[in-house]
Amino acid sequence: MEESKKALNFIEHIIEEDLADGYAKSQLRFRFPPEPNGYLHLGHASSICLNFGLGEKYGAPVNLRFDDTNPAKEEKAYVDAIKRDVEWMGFHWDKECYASDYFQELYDWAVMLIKQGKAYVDSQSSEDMAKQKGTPTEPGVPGPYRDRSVEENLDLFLRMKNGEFEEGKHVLRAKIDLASPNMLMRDPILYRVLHKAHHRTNTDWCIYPMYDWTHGQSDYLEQVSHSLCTLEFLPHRELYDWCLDQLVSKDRLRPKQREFARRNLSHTVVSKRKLLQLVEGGHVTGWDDPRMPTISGLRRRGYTPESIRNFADTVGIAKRENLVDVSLLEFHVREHLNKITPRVMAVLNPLKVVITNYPEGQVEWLDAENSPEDESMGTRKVPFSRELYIEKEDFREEANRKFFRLKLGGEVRLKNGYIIKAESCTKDTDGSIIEVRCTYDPKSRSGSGTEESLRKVKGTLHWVSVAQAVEAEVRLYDRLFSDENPDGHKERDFMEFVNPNSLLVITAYLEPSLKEAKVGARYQFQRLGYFNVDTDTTGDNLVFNRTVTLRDTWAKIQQKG
RNA sequence: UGGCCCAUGGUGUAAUUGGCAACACAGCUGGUUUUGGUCCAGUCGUUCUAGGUUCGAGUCCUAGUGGGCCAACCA
Repeated sequence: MEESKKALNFIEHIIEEDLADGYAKSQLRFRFPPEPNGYLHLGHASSICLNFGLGEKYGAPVNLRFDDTNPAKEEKAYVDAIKRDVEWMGFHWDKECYASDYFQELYDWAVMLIKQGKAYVDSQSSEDMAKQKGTPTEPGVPGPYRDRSVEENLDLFLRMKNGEFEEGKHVLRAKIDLASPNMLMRDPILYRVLHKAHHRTNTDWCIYPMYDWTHGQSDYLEQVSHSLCTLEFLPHRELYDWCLDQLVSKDRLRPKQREFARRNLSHTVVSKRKLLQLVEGGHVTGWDDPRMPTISGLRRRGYTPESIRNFADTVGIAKRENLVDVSLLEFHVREHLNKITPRVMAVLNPLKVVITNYPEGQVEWLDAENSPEDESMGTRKVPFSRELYIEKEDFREEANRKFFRLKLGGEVRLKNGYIIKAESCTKDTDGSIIEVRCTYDPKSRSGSGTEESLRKVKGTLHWVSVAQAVEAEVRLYDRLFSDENPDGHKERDFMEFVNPNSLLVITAYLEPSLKEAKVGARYQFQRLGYFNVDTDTTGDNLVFNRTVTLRDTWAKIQQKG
């Protein structure tokens, strides 16, 4: 890639400085450290692109490390989903690691700390400990167990490990500084008792290390050079460094933590906890519901990994609060899908057109090009006949000159077909139009080369032949939240902004070439948008998702009146 | 009311580290087009405030303002 010319983000500046300062390029190593307690979302995609992107840029390995220190929330199923998502994004990790692989080392280091008088077993309730901890403006005070003897601490900690105590009875705490302005340094908890089976270590352990006692050490054991995390971990850095101070040896690389701002996307939430709420509340069908900003949701929706990676690259990385507009994401899917999808015709909201001068029973199979962007995609045949469907929105009895579509007495080109003229229409008792009767110009067939075929008419419509049309279920999605920043309101819960109309299911009529469309296949339904075949598709039920609409200039013109 | 972080067009990021503020998206105008798509051309608009250092400040210093984070046996 010609990546080298691009401006560097602040993380890359840090790495460049380190390189200039004597780091060998071969020492560079990164990691992506998800907790397997939920599915990956667009925020993680940014982090994935950052870490793996750095790996690609510097030719450095990147580990996939599961931060699995809390068996109460974590599951193997999430591990599998995360691996699938990272692979789908097109990245390759060097080692597949688990924090749980380091439980023994972590335990040994904790024992070492106790022996040095730097950690102690506290046996109070969490409420009491919280009280003694003070507040950001007042220092904490020592609890009654802070000065237990090394022997007693060692004994208690061993018995915690052996499962002799119930949850909540004892914790192991580091003895650091109760007066620190950084709350995290006020004797942070290192271990808690948890009688839960772990997805990898099963019931081997009755005590589990906390994040702060795990992350830096994991980085150190894996010799990660730059440990990148989001800004809310900035206050943890002091503790991260304290932990490393206790055990780093001078001849090994010492990892450094640096922090960047998480990405926020407009009209959605990027928080596993909140996404879980949507899943559990039944507002969506699951983590991979196409409306979800999860990687699996976007995949099912028809997004491509390339479009997500380009999005992440364009958005970049920095340290300030942000709210990225979804339109940027949509721009990137359209940009990619425009290049790779074949064009087809489908009618979502049918209105019957009868071509009165077209022979009854006749069917012509017309040539249609699969992509105006890419001739190598070839052509296909589409059937033309006396009875067709067009979109209801494409016909009006009367309209002004700005309406480039079909109106009574007006002409329009049927894409890949003939020029037709609307002669009359019939209505039902409510007055809504149910059929348009047209005539066609037999010499105007697209591609026939005749003078008539070359005639310019202002509008071109997509259509399908009624007799050969394939019915399909089409799912039209709208934003999941009506508010631009649903979790940005202090007094209102984000759930208040859930859009009740985020899904519209319709029956559409497709050209017959789509009959055998495979799950996952992506198309452009001409003039409508990009669609893909959903995983719910079965032998007798074709299901399409609308990935994104085409840019719609006409909608804007109409809005202006 | 303590500590830490942040502040550049509507949005997101750049600025050769103190030297003409730029790129993308969005918006707007026009052109091409058998998709009101794509493509092409053009256009709008930016350094939070006040001081200071300097020949020169988006960048450095001070103060202010605004926003965020920090008192889980979560990560």
